[in-house]
Parts: sequence; structure tokens; C-alpha cells
Amino acid sequence: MKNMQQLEDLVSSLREEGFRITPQRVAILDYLLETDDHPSAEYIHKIIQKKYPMVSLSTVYKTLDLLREKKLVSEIEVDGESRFDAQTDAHINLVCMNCGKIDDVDEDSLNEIKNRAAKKSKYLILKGNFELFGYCTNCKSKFN
Amino acid sequence: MKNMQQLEDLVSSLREEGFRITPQRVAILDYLLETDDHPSAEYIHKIIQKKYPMVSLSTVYKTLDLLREKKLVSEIEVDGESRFDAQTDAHINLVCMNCGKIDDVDEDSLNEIKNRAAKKSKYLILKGNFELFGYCTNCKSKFN
DNA sequence: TTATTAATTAGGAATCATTATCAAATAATA
DNA sequence: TATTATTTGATAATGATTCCTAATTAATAA
Repeated sequence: MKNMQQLEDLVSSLREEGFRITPQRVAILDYLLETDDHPSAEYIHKIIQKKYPMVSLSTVYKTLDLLREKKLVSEIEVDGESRFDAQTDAHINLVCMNCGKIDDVDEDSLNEIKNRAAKKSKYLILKGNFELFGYCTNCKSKFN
Repeated sequence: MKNMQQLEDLVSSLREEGFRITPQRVAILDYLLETDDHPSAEYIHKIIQKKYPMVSLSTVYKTLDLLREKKLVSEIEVDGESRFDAQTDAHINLVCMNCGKIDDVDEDSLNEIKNRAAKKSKYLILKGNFELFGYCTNCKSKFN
């Protein structure tokens, strides 16, 4: 999943907007690009500390705010906690209610759905979250 | 929206499962059936206190847990807070990022999408939340 | 290369929604 | 009407997130 070019592009886009490129920001972006895990802020902090022990949790939160704002990452709320993803195109998040795993599933019709809802409702729609909850392949056997 | 028969049906279904029918539970169900507001626990508490001053916030939370568990209400998390809805069929929630209003929009294809994702992912899917975020008709004029 | 400085960080306190706890109240039943 | 297990109310505890501020540092220009 990781792509060095992707990281450089995102870093450049931040730099061009006048944001400083700090090791903390790069480390967080880098990790989000290489993982499919939809980590929470706390989990990102834990992972990143292995490489960069000087990253604080509050910086992780602030960086995630920035990346979300700039639409470089997407966020979903699960069980009272935010989970983050470098995949920002419209997709479905499959959430395992047992182990907390989240998988992405592509679904071509999401943009049509968004447009239909916008027309019907007269809302100005800026983003969408599509979540399905259940049990993943590992966990579903435990619930028979 | 309110429907006396609906309330009685839901009350019966709780009673049949051995749950006690308390005035607090009836008041909460009653309010959720009559409103389209997708209220939070706190808001439900505030509204219900007008009629029944003896309802505590912790009872509101516990009742909502029960109703969610029994699939009599649906829940979505918005901005770190849960919002509740007596509409439990698959639908899209349109969330205004300015005023917090939530509107429901019907969308026939949601069940197909769910089935497609289930097949692709091998998850056992139990429920889905479909949220679109933007600005409602009242608020969007402020963001031009 | 170094000095300047505004942006960023670290760390801890504060906040706020939700959950947990448990004695008192009560719905269901016999 | 008495019994009892369930439910409630009040409050404490929890946990994710935000806020605060002094110290640090990335970016820039001399």
C-alpha cells in the first residue's frame, strides 16, 4: 500500500499551503499511507513512538485535525472513538463489532447515491460515510 | 409521524420479552416516535423532563441502550455524540455540519449495496449506517 | 551559516459524553 | 397486599478529545 511518491505529494501539498513539515507530521502521514488498519489517534501514537519516541499524543490529535481538514485523510467514528484512513475516495467501511477491525470495500454507486440525496434534500453535501457493522471472517464463527 | 398503535406495539414487544413497562421507558419511546429530530440522549432528557420531571439522565441512557439492543431505535454517532431515531429501516442520514440537524432520505439501493459488500467481504453484516455531511437548506446560504 | 520569529510541540489540565455503582423505589406476580 | 427481581436516580468514574502555555523548532533572510 505504501507509496513513497504519495507521501512526497502529500508533504508538498502541505508545504505549499504554508504548513511546516515536521518529523511528527511526516511520521503520521507515512504510517497512515502504509497501513490499512484504520487506526485510532491513540494507536497511531503507540506505533509511531517506536520510531520517534518524542511524538506526543496531543500532536497526533492536532496533526490528524489538520490532515482531516485538508482532506488528506478520512475519519469515521466507531464506538465513541475516531478512526483514520488515508483512503479518501468514497467507499464502504466494514466494521467488525467484535475485534474492531475495519475493512474498505469499493462500491461504485456511492457517488450516484450522494447526488440523488443532494437533489432530493437540497442539502449541499460535502462528504459521506458509509459504514456496515457486523462480524469479520475471523470473528463470525464465534457467533453461531 | 406519531402513531399510537406503533407505541403500543413497541411496548408490547418489550413486555413480551419480560421487560418492565415503566413511565420513563414509555415517555422515551413516545417521544422518539413523535419526532424526526434525531435527538441526543441529553436532548431527550431535556424534552421529557417537561412532562415527567422525575426522569434521570442515566435512565435515558439505559433505556436507549435497551431500545438499541432490541433494534427498536437506530443510533448514529455525530461529532462525538450519539443521536437516536425511531426509523430503523435502512436509510441515509443527512447531517448538517452547521446546525446539527439530521434529515432522513430514503434510498432503495442500500440493501443491495449491503448484500454486495457482504458477498465481497465475507463479513456477516448486521446493520448499516449511511451518512452524508454538508449544509442544510437553512445553513448553506451562510457558506457562499 | 546563523539569527530571527511565527508556527508547532509536549505535557498536563480541563471538558464532556458515556458508563458504572449501588441504595432506594417500583412493576409484575401470586 | 406482599414479595421480589428489575429498574431508577444520583453521583462517581472513565476515557477520548480539546485546551492551555512555555519551550522548541522549521523556514526564511541576512
